[in-house]
Amino acid sequence: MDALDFFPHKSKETQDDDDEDDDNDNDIHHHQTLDFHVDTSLDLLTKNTGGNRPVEENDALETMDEKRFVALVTELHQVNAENQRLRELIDQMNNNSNAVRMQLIKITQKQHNLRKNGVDGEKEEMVPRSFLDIGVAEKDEASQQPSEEKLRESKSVVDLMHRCKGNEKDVEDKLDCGRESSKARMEGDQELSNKVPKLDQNSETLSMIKKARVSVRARSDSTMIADGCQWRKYGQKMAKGNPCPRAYYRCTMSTGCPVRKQVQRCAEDRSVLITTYEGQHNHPLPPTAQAMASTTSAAASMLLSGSMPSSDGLINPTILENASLPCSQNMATLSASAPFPTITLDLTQNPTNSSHHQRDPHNQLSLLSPLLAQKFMSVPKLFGHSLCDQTKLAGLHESQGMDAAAPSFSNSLNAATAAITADPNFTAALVAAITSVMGSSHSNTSGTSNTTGDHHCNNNA
DNA sequence: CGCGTTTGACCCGCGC
DNA sequence: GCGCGGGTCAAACGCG
Repeated sequence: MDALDFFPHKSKETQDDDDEDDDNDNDIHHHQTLDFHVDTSLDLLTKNTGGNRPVEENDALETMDEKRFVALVTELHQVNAENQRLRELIDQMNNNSNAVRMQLIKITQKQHNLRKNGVDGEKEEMVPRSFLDIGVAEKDEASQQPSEEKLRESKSVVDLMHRCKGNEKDVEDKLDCGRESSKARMEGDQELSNKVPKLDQNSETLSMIKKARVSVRARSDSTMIADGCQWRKYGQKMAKGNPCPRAYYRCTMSTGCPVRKQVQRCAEDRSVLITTYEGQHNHPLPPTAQAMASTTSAAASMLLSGSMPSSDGLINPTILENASLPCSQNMATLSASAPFPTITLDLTQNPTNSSHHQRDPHNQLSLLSPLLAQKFMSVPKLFGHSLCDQTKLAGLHESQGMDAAAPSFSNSLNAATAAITADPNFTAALVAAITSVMGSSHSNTSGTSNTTGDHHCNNNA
């Protein structure tokens, strides 16, 4: 108890009874007990910064600072751990989405085989549904498919993914080779022409994916909407039935990127710019391009999921309704009559009724992403792929920098982190944050003529 | 000089 | 087989 007695000298009785040595011992003991409770390092600090303050007061303040520091360090560790956990989540989601994609390819391949073998169309109709709503479809499939086979299938998905990725590359190489060596074919290159028919149904599916198109209608005064990508114009043609020429662009962000787009003004409404995207990027995209690429990719995936060869050979017109897209009836339409399966996203009818956005292509795009991303999030497993692509932007941000958009991006990232920790709907929060980045980025850049978007997209007049 | 655009020629698929 | 239309190529051109 003496150790806690900060005023031993007030106890006259004990003081009188003790001799001088005892008194000294008592003082020593008193300091020893203080040292026992107070960190010596703090003593050193208080000695250095002592000033007129009593030592005890300084100790208390420094203890508070230290506590705050420790709390901050702890918080930092927690944030780091959370960050690590999120990265693992992202990786996991990426793997899942790839697995889903490969499952789609496998299913369509299987479907194709069934069709060749003359199986009735009843089973075939399952395919789009199983892709769009995997959770439900799995239950359905469970009753129709032996669980052992299903298990084996799911186990081999990752392995398949890697193998098919290789195949995909081979097929693409072959296709590109076939396209680029058309002159060689003209000269009678029999070897190559023999190769092309050998492409199996898998390549048919992949070429289907390559041919799938996503058309975006948006109001814009400029020659092209700023989607964040780098494009190089390689042709222009007068299309029949439209006085406005159609321009052909190729993605130049990576050598050999298969993505192309056509830009044409609407014949009925010249203020409407119709941009048709074809193919998928084979390279990482800048944050400004993520939303558009993801949206078109998602739309293309959705389109393909519903446009796979069915018994009647037509695109299921109710696919959008099945996909629970409330916006689909007035924002997205499918075209079965076009030479290639095409989905059109109409952004000219803005449901949020923000008329001041309508003439601004940047803001138009900033509107596009949250709207479509949120709407398409109704099919979370389907769009896992695109979402995972979007999550890559963190790395891109680190490596590429964000110029003027950096502060807003940082804020959005913080907001996203907060949202993630608070909201179990991780993907939705992430999409919201990322698309808000796009929005802020565009709004930041739209004010100046030389913008980040224009750096990436040197195509605006 | 390098890079992007323009533009006429060419290729290819499809319908008649 | 022929013509048409969509899509691509590549030489010429312009710009910084």
